[in-house]
Order: sequence, then structure tokens, then C-alpha cells
Amino acid sequence: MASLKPVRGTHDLLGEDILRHRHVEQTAFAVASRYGYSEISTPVFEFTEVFARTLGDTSDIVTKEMYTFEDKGGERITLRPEGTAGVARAFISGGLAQKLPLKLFYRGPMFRYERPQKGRQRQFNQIGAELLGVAGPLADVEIISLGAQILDELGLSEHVVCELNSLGDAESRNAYRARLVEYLKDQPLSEDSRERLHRNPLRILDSKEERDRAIVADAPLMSDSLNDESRRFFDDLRNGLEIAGVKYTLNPRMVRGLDYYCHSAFEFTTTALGAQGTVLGGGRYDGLVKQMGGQATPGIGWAAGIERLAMLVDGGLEKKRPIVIIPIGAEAADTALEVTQRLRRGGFSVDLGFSGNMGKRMKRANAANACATVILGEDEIARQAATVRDMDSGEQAEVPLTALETHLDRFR
RNA sequence: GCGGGAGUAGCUCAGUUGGUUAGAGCGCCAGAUUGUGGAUCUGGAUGUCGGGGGUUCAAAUCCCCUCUCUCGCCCCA
Repeated sequence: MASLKPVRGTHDLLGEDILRHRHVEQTAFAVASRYGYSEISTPVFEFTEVFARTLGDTSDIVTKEMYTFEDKGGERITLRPEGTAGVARAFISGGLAQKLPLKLFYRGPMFRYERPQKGRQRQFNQIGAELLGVAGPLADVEIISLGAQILDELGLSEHVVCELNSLGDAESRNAYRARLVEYLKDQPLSEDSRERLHRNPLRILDSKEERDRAIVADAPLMSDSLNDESRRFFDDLRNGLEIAGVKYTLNPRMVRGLDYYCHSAFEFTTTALGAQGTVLGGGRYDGLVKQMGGQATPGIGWAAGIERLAMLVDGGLEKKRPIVIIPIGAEAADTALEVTQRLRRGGFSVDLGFSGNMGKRMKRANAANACATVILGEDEIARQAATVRDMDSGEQAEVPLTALETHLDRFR
């Protein structure tokens, strides 16, 4: 019992917080299901290579953020830092290539060893969507529309903007990378960006360093390096988004961190969460499945942080108002239990307190925001009846036990 | 991993230049009201002052270490 505190960067979730989470998840699932996505649940841990091989050797996730350990059988295991790699692994090991196109939706905890901040924890929850097996931009339009609609139905469309960029295909991306390095290599970049120049030069584009920003302002644009095919792809995507009614802004400097992205990259961002502005982000990952050892399969997807969404959302907090059963005296206990169970089976939300005299029970019923109380005293039981009290109006009436359901119907 | 700020009751916070039994509001519990909640009144309990070490006759207060949260960087959801 060294410490009764939760591990750094982890939190218990209860009360209002978990209601918000549930609301986010339920809204997301409802929308995803309307888009034809079905749920997948993959393990929270995988062999380390599943993540190490796919996320890229230079990504921060792999170099410093993974929870990795050796299990008792000597296997190298990693707690999943994100969802896509696990879904891709499931796609390959489950032989799901037979069922393309595949539209999958998931939710669950992710783990990253990072310094915690608001909206950033070591264990956090994501919802995510993946669409596998469609090479054309219609897939991108659909997956982005899905994200946009979920945010909209959460009431967040006013607080969030969709930023969009194209990284192009591998050829375009490599060409651009070369041009960018050529331009940047002699510039007086910040120390961090000097480092990035070797590891991940595209990152320099969204550096927050004043000095870098000035330099980047005149840097060659990614859009000028797109080959014809990549350009056409991006044009079709933008056209599709307009037809689908999804608003977006172009951000030619937006870069996604994971190596496997190509073509579309998008982020829904907000200014309401400080440094953690991204609320939903994703992109296309055509090379991923092949890179993992499956047959080449295009894919696109996104993930969204439930904690971050929950902080922005204000709905979903309504709790069903219970009917509270109030027995008076020991003789009423059996009847109270019987009535409680009967009403619960009949579809009512019912609370039966565990102790206390009538005044105390009424107080608790009130604190629980009861819509009605059912009072069972000696008198009532003698007449095989109960007193039903409307907790809003204060009106009460005695009703026969057999007729309780009908009298309580409006509280159902 | 790097740099700043903070930590006192369940919550929000006060606490003087180091000085006795550490306070307020809200909430909680009990009573006024043992068959009637919300309102009011009365009373009550809160606590390793984040933890450890040091200075001192004396530390919530000063110093060092550490943990956690927070803001920014890195990066991301």
C-alpha cells in the first residue's frame, strides 16, 4: 500500500464525467452505424512490432511514448498507443481482405507515456473509424463526413474547424521533402528544427518557434509538389466535400506525425483546449497493410479523443429520474421489496433505500431528484394500497397496490 | 524529455513579519419535525496543511529533495 493515488496521468471516471463520455460514445456509435460502420474491438496490447514497425522509427510515439514490457513468456508486449495499427493487424490475421470494403468503428483506451496536461493523459480513450479497401477519394469524403457529422451532433460544429491538406502519394511526398530540405538546410532554424531537418523535415512546417515561422512562410508549398495523380485526387476530394456539405479550410502546413499517412490529412481543431487543439485527426494510409505484411490494401481513418470531446460537450447529463419506494416500519419491508422488484421488471426506474426513517428517506429521494415516491406504511398495507406522491407538485393519492403501474405510468 | 506556476476539510479558498487548540463558505451528518422532501434555524464532524528531510525554542509559513496537478515546448487525441 505504498500509494493510494492513481498512477500519474490516469484518472477515475465517475458521475458527471462518465456521463459525458457515454454521451460522446453513444452519439458517435449512432452516427457511425447510420454510415454503415460496424464495431470492432481489438486487444489493448499487441506484440511490440505491430506498433514499432508501422508508426515509424522517428515518431515520438515509438521513440519515447510506448508502454512496453516483457510478459512471463518472454514476449515483447506494448499497450496500444493508437488504434489503427491494431485494426490493420486484425485485418490481416483475421483474413478480412475477403470482405472489402470494410467499414469499422471502435472505442477504447489508449496508452502513451507522456507528460500529462489538460486534455492529455497517459491512459485516455479514443473513438475511431477505419475504411479499408477503397482507393478513390470517395472514401476520404465519407470518412471525413462521418467525423464532421459526429462533431455536429455533439453540438461542436461551432467550436471546431476542419483543416485539410494533401501529402500526396509517395512520389509527391518524397519530391516535396527533397525540395523542402534543399530550401531549409541553409536557413537559421531553431535548435529543435535543426534536429527535425534530419528526422522529419515536414514537421518544421508547423513549428511554433517565431524564427521558424518566418522561414517557413517563404518555404516551397507542398501543393506545388503534387504530381498530376495526387493533384487530381485532392481536387476530387475537395469537390466531394463540397457536395457532401462539409466545411473545411486548407492548411498547407499541416503535417500528420505518423509515417504511414499519404494523400489526405485532416484535423478538426479547437482553440478551447489550450495546447491540445486537435479533437479529431486522421488521414489516408494506403501503404500500411502491405508494410505490415498483408496484401496491399488502401485505407483511411481517423481517431478522436473522448476526453477532449467530453470537455467541450455540455449535453448528455440528464439522468433518468427514479421513483423512490419508502417503507415505514419493519412490517413494510417485505412489501416494499416486492413492489420495487415488480416495478423494475415492469420498466420503471426504481430506488429502494437501505435504511432510515421516513423523513430521511424523503430527503434522500429529493436529493436523488425522484419524480415520485411510493409510501408504504402500516395503514396503506392494511388496505393493500400505497400513497403515491408527485415530488414536483407535492400532490399525493392513495392507490391500490394492484393499480400501481397504471398510476405511475406518467413517471415511466 | 525541457522550462514556468501551484498543492491547506469532500469542493472553492483565507491564513499577517515563523508564535499556542489551522479557519470561512458550500457540501455532509444530527436535531427542531420518531407518517412527508425542497426553505429556515440550531448543533456536530472534518485535515498525515501533497510526502520526506533540514533550519529553529517554535514551521502551513523559510531551505532542499520528491510526488501530483497545471501552463507552455516537444508531440499528439
